[in-house]
Formats: sequence, C-alpha cells, structure tokens
Amino acid sequence: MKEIEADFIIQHARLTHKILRRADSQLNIHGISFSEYMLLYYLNEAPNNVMRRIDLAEAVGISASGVTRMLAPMEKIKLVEKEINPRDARVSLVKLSETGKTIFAEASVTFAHTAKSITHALTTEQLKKMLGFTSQLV
Amino acid sequence: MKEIEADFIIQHARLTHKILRRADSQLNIHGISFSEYMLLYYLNEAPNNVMRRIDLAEAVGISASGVTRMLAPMEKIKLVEKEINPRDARVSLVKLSETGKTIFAEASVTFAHTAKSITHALTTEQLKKMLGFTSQLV
DNA sequence: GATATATAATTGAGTAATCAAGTATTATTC
DNA sequence: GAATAATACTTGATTACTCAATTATATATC
Repeated sequence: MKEIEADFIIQHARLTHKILRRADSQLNIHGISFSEYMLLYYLNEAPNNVMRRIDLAEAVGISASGVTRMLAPMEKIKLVEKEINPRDARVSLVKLSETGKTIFAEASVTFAHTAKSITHALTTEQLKKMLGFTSQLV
Repeated sequence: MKEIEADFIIQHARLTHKILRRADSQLNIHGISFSEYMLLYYLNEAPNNVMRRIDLAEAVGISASGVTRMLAPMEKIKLVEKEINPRDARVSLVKLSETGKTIFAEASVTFAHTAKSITHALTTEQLKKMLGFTSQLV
C-alpha cells in the first residue's frame, strides 16, 4: 500500500518544475522571471502598493536575503522604489512604481495565458476545488 | 473578476516553497536534500533500479547538466553507481546501490511523516481527488 | 558507406538562491 | 534607564542550479 501523501508531494514537485519552466520562458518577453512576477503580484495586491521586505519574503516564499538580492536589480530598472518607515528605522519599505505597475499589467496578460495553458485539462469547477484544497495547505 | 488559473499558479508556488523548506530540513537528518530524495525515489521505482541520466532529469524535472552535478556527490558517497550501456555508448546508466536503497527506505519514513504533516488539513478522499487533478496537469 | 543530423552526457561561465554572521534599531525586563 | 533580547535588513561565502558550447556516439539520408 502506497502512501498517498508522499505521492502527492512528489507529483506536486513535478508540476512545479513544469510551471516554473513554462512561466519563466513566457515572462521572459517582459524581462522578468516568475519569482519577480510573484513579487510584483504581491506588491500589486498590497494596500498602497507598499510592503515591508520581510513580508514580501514571507509572501513570495523566499528568505529575507533573497528579497534583498532580488530587489537590487528591480530597483535599478525602477520597477520598485525604496521607502523609509518613519515609525521604525529598521524597516525599509518597497513600493511598486508606476513603471512597475505597467510592466506588471502587461506581464499579467502573458501570465494569465500561461496559467490557462497549464490548467487547460481541468474545468473551472475542478480548478476552483483544487485552489480551495491548495489554500488549505499553504 | 479575477483569473482563477493565475491564482492557482500563485498558490501552487507558495505551497511549493513551504513543502521544499519543510522537506529539506526534515530529510537533512539523513544527509540528503529533497531533490536528492526525488532522484532516489525515481530510481527506486525504476525496473532493476536503473535509469538513464536523461530520463532521471526528465523525471525529477531538472536539466541534464543538473543531473550530472547532483549525481557526482551521490556517487562519491555510494548512494548510486554508474553503469555502462553496452548497446549505446553515449548513455551512462545510474543504478541505486544497496546503500542507496537503505538510505532511501529510512528517508521514506521521514518523508511520509513530513508529507502527512503538510497535508493533514485534507481528508484522504480530498487528497486523492487533488492528486488526480495534479496528475492531469503534470 | 560517407555525410549530415540527432542524442547523451559533460564542462565552463554565470545566476539565483541559501545560511550564518554582522549592523542598526526597537522593545522588554529588571 | 541600563542591559538584554528581538526584529529588519544586508553582506560574505557557498551551493544548486541554468544555458551554451563541446565531446562522443548513434541514426538517417543520399
């Protein structure tokens, strides 16, 4: 008797690689990687498009130092801007710039297309169910 | 109106990071990473515990060169062995060693535990359904 | 059966992440 | 209110990959 839980994790990992390859190569057109897209995604959702770096790390699922390293080039090409938190000088806030918003909007069209092509085997109903399950595990 | 497909991909990626962190830190006890566990997993499933490097790459979801780089240390500690394919000299086969089998068996106990702890929010029935959906996307 | 094309694997160079340690600031405790 | 602990972030060193190019072999085509 096989363990379904372990099986699920293995299959999940396989799917991850497929998604990553596909999304990365498609988003490449907009000059961003999938991780960068995710980062922009969370900034776009955030109130005032501002987040603390540590919360961004938590959201995207990478380490604090990973965020620092990812943001450096994104700041250079002005996708995001650094802001100070007057209440707490330890914190360095990240804000989605106008350029960032534009790029994100454009990339989102591509991403939606990629997402649809990956999930086309499932009906909306099935996908909704699956998203519900996934959310319970995150 | 939000795109459910895109949402699903984002949630999937979040779950991936959670799984990876958890699995890596747990498997660490056995001296292997999650990718190494996956590699052993596919070798363990393979007939005669032998696979071509390129098929291993495809299974695990990394590049051919990634496999070469991953296997080097695993060969050194004798988890796997190199074998020649007499029919095709381009191919270099990889075989799960006896040590590898033992380590994999031990790590599988840990991994099953990790997998259960990640998926505990879902019933077996739900998980079965989710695995079915995931398989359709891979 | 020689030439062109395809396949399997490796290697060099580069990138993206990690962890551990360090800095700066804020919060807690006595 | 001084000392200790906690938090947010950055940096150095390392690791785990990637892609492009290379080597070696096998297959297809003319």
